Amino acid sequence: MTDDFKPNMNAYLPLRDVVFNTLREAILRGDLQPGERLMELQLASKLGVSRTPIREAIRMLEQEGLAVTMPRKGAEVAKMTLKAMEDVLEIRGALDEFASQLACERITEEQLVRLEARKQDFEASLKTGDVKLIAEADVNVHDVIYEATGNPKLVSLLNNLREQIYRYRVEYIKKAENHPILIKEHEAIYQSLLKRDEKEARLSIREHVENQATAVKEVIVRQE
Amino acid sequence: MTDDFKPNMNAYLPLRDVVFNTLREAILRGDLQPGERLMELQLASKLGVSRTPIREAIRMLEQEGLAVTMPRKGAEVAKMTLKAMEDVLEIRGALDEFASQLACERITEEQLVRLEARKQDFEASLKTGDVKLIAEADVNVHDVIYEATGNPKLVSLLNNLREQIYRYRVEYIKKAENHPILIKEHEAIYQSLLKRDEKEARLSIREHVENQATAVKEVIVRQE
DNA sequence: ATAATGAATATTGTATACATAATACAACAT
DNA sequence: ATGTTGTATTATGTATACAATATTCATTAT
Repeated sequence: MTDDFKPNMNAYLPLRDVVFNTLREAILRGDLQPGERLMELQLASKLGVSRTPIREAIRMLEQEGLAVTMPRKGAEVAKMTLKAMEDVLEIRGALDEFASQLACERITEEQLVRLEARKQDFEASLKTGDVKLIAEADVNVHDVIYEATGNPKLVSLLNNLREQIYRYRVEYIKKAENHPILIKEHEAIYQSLLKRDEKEARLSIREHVENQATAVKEVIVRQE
Repeated sequence: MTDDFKPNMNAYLPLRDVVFNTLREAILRGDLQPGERLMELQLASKLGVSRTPIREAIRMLEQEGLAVTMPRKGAEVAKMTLKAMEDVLEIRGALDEFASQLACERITEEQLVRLEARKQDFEASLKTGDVKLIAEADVNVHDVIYEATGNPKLVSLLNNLREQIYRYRVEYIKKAENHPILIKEHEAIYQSLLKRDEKEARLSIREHVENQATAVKEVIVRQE
């Protein structure tokens, strides 16, 4: 008899985490739109739980920057001003460059192989035209680089920043004219990591991030 | 009759925030030590509130990285492993450099004046030998630089990273032999901002952060 | 018509109650 | 002695009840 019982034992998740994941997904998918109110009783009955786990999940969303609450008025899905988005993009740019630099030093052969695979998955996903699929494939590419930093705190920070941008980024991916650019940028990033050329890695990531930044800002401006 | 009623109206703070601030302070002061359990009922009776605001405050502390909770076992004050601290310091270093670079571009004359004042306050604080006072004065110096970035999200991120280091940083400040070094480093940072010399600013901040990093890591190693 | 007032309603804030899992410890068996 | 089992206790997870504030909307006065 082996001891692979443990995984089953850890299967338990507090309702607050279930609710958190559910709401987080809904916000990222756009089912819950920026500015939409998060009413405890309504969510509780919709999800079939009491208000307590809902409240705790909202506190967690707040920390992630996905929700904002005004005391005695309740919570709503965070909406970005142009300035706030510029601030996030500025940080994201700096940290993404830093992550690429670290990855240059630390990426393993295995990770390089995986990076190339993810890069090809991404190119394949473009052909489907399925925006969610493309977005996910893009995330997968960058996740390999993040992971290669060997710094889990940095990974979660970058994931959090990405989340805040994610909702607004879809527009960029939608346009087929941008697809060749994305392919070329991914290739440039991959090549510089392969050569472990820090300077080139920073430059190619910077361009990649800046292009997306321009697109995201346009989305915000249009909605304001 | 003036309309300075509003401030009073906003004086209301949900208990969760009061509890959060109280616990946060206690952790940073060291009254609640790393690894110490945060039991809801006990905290509730000590602070004279019910479990509900305690639980929400714990969720918030969790987000800040000051507490860790295991489902069904409860929360405790986060304790750092050496690796986790190295990860935080690595991020802190990169973002602090970035902040200094931005500050070089954006700092106003007024902020430069304030920076010099804070720098002198810091030197004065060293003479008192009061560690908490010195730590606070050091924070004030860096806050001016953070503020000069004009990026509030970056400011709160840096504050959060600082918090996680803060508890372990006291040892460095305690040793009087480090004081002249700190004065010189602050001076170098100030001068490079005055000249708006990005490269020099990055270098002087890097040295400052790295020196503290070494000291903090030693504290962790000793406790492990 | 517009603004002001006030009751009715909805919503959040907080406390408490109940259910269930974790822990501590004593009694027992080996 | 050591380990095991069962029970009492403690703590967390979740639901619900109560309190206080905010919102809505009809009514009234201007």
